[in-house]
Amino acid sequence: MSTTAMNETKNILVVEDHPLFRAMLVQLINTEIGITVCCEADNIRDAMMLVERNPPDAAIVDLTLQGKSGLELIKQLKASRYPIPVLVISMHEEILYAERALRAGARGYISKQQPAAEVIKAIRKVLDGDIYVSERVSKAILEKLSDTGQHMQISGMDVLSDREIEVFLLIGRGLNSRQIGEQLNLVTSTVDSYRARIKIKLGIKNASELYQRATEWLVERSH
Amino acid sequence: MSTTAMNETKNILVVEDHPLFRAMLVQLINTEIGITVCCEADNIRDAMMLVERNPPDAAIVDLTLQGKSGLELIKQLKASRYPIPVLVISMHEEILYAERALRAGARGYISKQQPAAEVIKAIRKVLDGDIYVSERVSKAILEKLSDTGQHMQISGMDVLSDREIEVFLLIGRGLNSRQIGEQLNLVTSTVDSYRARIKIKLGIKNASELYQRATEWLVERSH
DNA sequence: GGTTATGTAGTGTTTTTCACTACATAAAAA
DNA sequence: TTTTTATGTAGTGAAAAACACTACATAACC
Repeated sequence: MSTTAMNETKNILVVEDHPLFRAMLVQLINTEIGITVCCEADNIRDAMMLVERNPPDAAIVDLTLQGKSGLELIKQLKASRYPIPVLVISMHEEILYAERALRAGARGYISKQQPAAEVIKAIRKVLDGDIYVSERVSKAILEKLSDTGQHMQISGMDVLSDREIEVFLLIGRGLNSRQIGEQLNLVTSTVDSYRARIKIKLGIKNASELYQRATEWLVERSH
Repeated sequence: MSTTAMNETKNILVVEDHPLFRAMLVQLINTEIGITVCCEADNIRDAMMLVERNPPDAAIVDLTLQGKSGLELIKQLKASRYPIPVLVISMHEEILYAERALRAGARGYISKQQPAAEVIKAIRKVLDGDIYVSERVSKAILEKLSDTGQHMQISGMDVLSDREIEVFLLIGRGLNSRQIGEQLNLVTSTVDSYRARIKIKLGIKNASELYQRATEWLVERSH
């Protein structure tokens, strides 16, 4: 029967590239009644394949996958035949990421810092068709919206596109264009293009300043 | 009885400030036979108190605690009445952190990216009095040793000469060799020489990493 | 009194950056 | 609906920066 009865077990896809964390997350979910992990992936391609083969009821996606970012997966899923709701789980607590994730089509955002019970709560919310974000994040987003004003682009980081942010992050980790290309599976020249755009958008003059700004941003944001 | 029989259950202290990750790590350890988590903490003070009250057989410590870093805890533990072996578990895969951790007195270093089984293996090794590091890390450290000769105080800023520190500072401010030369009234090639020496002394591979390390150092010391 | 660390500089090669151009989509605006 | 703009991607050749050497004078350290 095609009825989605209330007490049917819901299937979850977990997309996360840290093996240990993934294993633990799966264990956590499987101890809950009513939800179970039906499949796991550590990259976008596998994730999309698994969804096509046997669409789950929801997906939990880590933002920081190697290669293409989790944002890309969210967009692809949303545009696919099975636009299942996605809960993003991320090590970053920052509003910045939450906002981007939601904009990309995610139905929830939770940081890995949150207690296990909260994660479960988030999953259930998303499964119910609701949106889950932490108190802090929702407040910040709403405030930003209502502000509509100048001082909102404090970091100026909103002007960067998803991909640009990814590159900026890696620059901050001390990688040069070649290394970033390797990490992201792009040719060096592409990374260079991103760097050029980032520099224009943030008003940066040369490579050394770019490294400095990126590192500073990263360090500040991790306390 | 006070004998530490071979098949007694070993007690582990887990120090980790991400609640979710900590919970999952605890669960993982407790499903193993012969080891169990006796106590948990999310900061240095609590961790030290717990050790004083009831010394465990080993500790698993996350490097990136809020406030003081995990390194501080390692040093304190080592200098305390109960110098229990510490396994560092960190989200950074980088050699840099492993090296610092070991230098501070840790008996093992594993990244969160590793599979669960590997983590268990690391715990058992550390409990047995051995040292655990990944193949990659141990190779890198040994290579560095052979590369840079005997002087292994690689990550201490004190090894830098006054002039080198000055240059390092300016690198952290986002200046390149030419600009530093202008600032310091030196020709570019001289600045390049300093950079080369700094890189050798700190075990840095290339310019991008140099920028990153310098900025990080600067930001950190401006707390 | 020889060795080592430091401050300084030159030279030629290798890498990296940079300034362009280009193109395909998707989104937004007109 | 057409046009424009933003984004993700890539290539090319010139300019800049980094790198690997070598060199030398001085001061400090055995």
